[in-house]
Amino acid sequence: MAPDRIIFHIDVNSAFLSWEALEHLKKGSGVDLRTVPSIVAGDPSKRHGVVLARSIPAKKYGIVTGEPVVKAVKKCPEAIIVPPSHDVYARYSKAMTDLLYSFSPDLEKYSIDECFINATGLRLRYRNDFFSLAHLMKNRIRDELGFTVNVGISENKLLAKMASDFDKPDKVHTLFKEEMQEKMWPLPVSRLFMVGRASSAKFQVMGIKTIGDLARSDVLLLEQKFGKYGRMIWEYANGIDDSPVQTQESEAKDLSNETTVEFDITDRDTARLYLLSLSETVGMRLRKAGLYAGVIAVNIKNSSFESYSKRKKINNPTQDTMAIFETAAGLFDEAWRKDPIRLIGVATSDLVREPVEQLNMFDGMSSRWSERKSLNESIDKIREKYGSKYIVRGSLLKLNRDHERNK
DNA sequence: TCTGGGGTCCTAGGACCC
DNA sequence: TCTGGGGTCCTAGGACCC
Repeated sequence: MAPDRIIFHIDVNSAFLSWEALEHLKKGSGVDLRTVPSIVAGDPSKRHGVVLARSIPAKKYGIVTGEPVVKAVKKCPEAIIVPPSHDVYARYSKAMTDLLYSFSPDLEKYSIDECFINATGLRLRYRNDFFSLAHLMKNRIRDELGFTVNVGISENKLLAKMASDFDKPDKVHTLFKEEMQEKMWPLPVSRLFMVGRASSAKFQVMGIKTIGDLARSDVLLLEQKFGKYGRMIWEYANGIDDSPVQTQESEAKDLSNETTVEFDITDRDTARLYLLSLSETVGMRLRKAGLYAGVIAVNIKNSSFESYSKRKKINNPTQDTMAIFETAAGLFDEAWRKDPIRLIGVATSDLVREPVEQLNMFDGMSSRWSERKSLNESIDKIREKYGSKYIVRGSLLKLNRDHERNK
């Protein structure tokens, strides 16, 4: 029986690396990064050193994404390391979605390098030959944009996504329900979408080693042990997923900025400078999106890699830098365990489009609100025009100076 | 193993109210 | 008061994704 929906999942092969390779070629580099051992990674001397993407030759040395650069270099000393450039990736990402929109508007941008297409409506035009259609999309991206993708075809998003993860690069795979037993069930349970390290370890203990083992487990037992998640993961293992392809981008629910610092922060003043800088970016992004934050949080990771946080609901949702900073600074004082800080972050959530008007006569801040709003607006405008380098609040200048001096 | 940054969603406990 | 149960809100933490 023919499925009632046809879903494609398009996944760029080693996205960041492929895009860097193109960019380097464009700038006259004689070497295609895709053909040699290479990685996109942060700078270990700044403690940002993890592998974000690796070439297929680098993969052959056992380099995996997410691992420390230092470890990757031990596996392959001649690997070329390039720093990430997110604005470049955004450009290639858009080029790909623009091209895919020409096939169908029924497209969900799932991440910077992945999207889903509901191809059901293309049934007549392509006479049910979805395999050829997928090849057409894949080849046009390769020939017109210069990078390769995998396309997964199935009757729902979950199976299409599992299918695009099969043999790479530049390939089309199908994974219909009748193919699950052969193509998906023999895989280790950790390969299933939404099964990460923690649950994988628990499944091993339970004797659940493959996706098939999970599919054949007692769903009630899983539900009892893992709650909602247990049922969801059992359904995934059985290829059950009726979630729609969401063409509308959903409103942001959280917005945060965090940073791993080059040297541990050990004093309150330095922490406050970082908090101000982080509040500034968060505020700017909120204002740009037209959103107001109802909850403000501070996240800390200490030198022993322990994380903790403190958050607070505020009465009047805000997008004002100084309001965010003052709340964050207060939370920091309550939360900080006086341990050396490796990472510090400011996060906002409970985002709303318009602030709920709750005028509080006793809130001294309300009277200065309009002043601050126009200050924020002028700063944003100047940053928009000249780039964020040219305008920073006084205390941020000091932070940058201290930073330079410590180098 | 010298281990990024930005998200989404869920759970669990305590406060508070009826 | 030696007592109860349910609903909602808030907060902390942790799982997962790319």
